[in-house]
Amino acid sequence: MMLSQTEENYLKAIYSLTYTNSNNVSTTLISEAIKTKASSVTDMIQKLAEKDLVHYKKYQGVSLTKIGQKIAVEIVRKHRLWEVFLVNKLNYNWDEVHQMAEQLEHIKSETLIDKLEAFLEFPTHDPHGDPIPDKEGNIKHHNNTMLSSVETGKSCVVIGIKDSSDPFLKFLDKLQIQLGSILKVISKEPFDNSMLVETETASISISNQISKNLFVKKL
Amino acid sequence: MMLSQTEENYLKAIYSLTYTNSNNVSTTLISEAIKTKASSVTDMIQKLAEKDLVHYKKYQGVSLTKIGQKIAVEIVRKHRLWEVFLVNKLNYNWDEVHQMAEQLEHIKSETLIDKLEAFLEFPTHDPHGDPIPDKEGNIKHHNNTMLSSVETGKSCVVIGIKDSSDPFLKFLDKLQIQLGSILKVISKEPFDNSMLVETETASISISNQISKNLFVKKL
DNA sequence: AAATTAATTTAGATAAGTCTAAAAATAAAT
DNA sequence: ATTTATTTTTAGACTTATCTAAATTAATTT
Repeated sequence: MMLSQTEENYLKAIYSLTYTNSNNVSTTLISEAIKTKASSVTDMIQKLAEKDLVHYKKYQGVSLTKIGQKIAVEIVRKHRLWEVFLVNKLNYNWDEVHQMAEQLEHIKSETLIDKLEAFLEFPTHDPHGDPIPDKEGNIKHHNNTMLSSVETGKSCVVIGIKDSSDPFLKFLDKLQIQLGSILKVISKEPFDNSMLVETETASISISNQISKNLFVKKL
Repeated sequence: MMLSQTEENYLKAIYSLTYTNSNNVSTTLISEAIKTKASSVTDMIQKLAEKDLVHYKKYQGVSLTKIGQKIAVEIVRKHRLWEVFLVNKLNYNWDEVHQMAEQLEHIKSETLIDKLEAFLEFPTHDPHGDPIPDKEGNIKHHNNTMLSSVETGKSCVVIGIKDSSDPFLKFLDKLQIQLGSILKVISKEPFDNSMLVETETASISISNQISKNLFVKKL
């Protein structure tokens, strides 16, 4: 089945919205993610339902079919592998690669992405710590431990970030926090749930909004 | 100016047709190159003329403007650099990369292609021996010596191929001829202009059609 | 439970790129 | 120099993906 870039983008959006939201994704949610109008989304969803890529009942939202999910994961795989290429090989910063990967993920080829994966020596995570699905579409999801849940006095390693938006990435750069950074929770402020954290180089105060967006592994 | 992939493809086609044919390219020629109908070409040409990318007078064919040419060369540059990447880094064969490069050449980014060029260590030619335009759009064209013009008894190196079509590339593979191959012209057959040629490994008969498509440097 | 608000869908319109069929212009042939 | 053939252009239609505005359904509030 040969899908247009637009169709692929819808599948990808539905896929990630299914994770961050309910099982049945609403038209408006998709329209916000894809930056179109809800009416356009309805049209496209009906088209995707025709092709058996989504389950759809009027007014009930959508979910991906097995095939739809498979395709969505393939796109995620491509996106993340291209991001690794851009950062590891072309020396881009992690906050510069999203737009390019959004285009590269739609390149059509039976073999390209597997060759790229081999060339990159089978990375398991992209530059933001997100896991890269394997050829069969299996993903090892994060264990979901956020910095906010680390106890006072305990240390942890940053293994991923939930919100990979540009401003957030730039902010982490400023704080000199990156994947692999070791953080020790010195104290927590019950009032606003902020925490005082010690990095390798400095002590910094981290708001709850930040600490809820950092995946960590406790040490 | 943000061009669509389709517009870019028209510019690229006009660019290469200008070289292999007359200065003013006809509608039908373009339609054959792009595999559309002549009427579609007329529509698109008028659109490109509106944008000052081509010179166009009804029934007189088209030629690229300075800007149009600049953009066309940029696309050629991207195409060839991506081909180098695919062959040198991902281990594709030279007959497998065209379709992928056709897609990759349209990836939009201010910096990507220059970073890629650096990563590839500033190659001067693509896997088919075609010269890679530099950042400013300068190209060193072939000196245009074809195998067919090499005198009997003289040797030469293969430095490029004129027709990079799939079947031709596969045919050269079968003959074990590649860029850098050294060929010695043993004899010429006046009847059909074929020639007997000695490679490193064998003696082969080469038709005029082939020898007219191989760029060589005389030794 | 009825009324109001919000979300979703339908209907009709638009832009890009293509097509077919017909008309116009150029080129070739007698 | 006319006629014939070929090429090019125009006109109108189709597809994909989008939009606005109106209609419908679902959710909330009173």
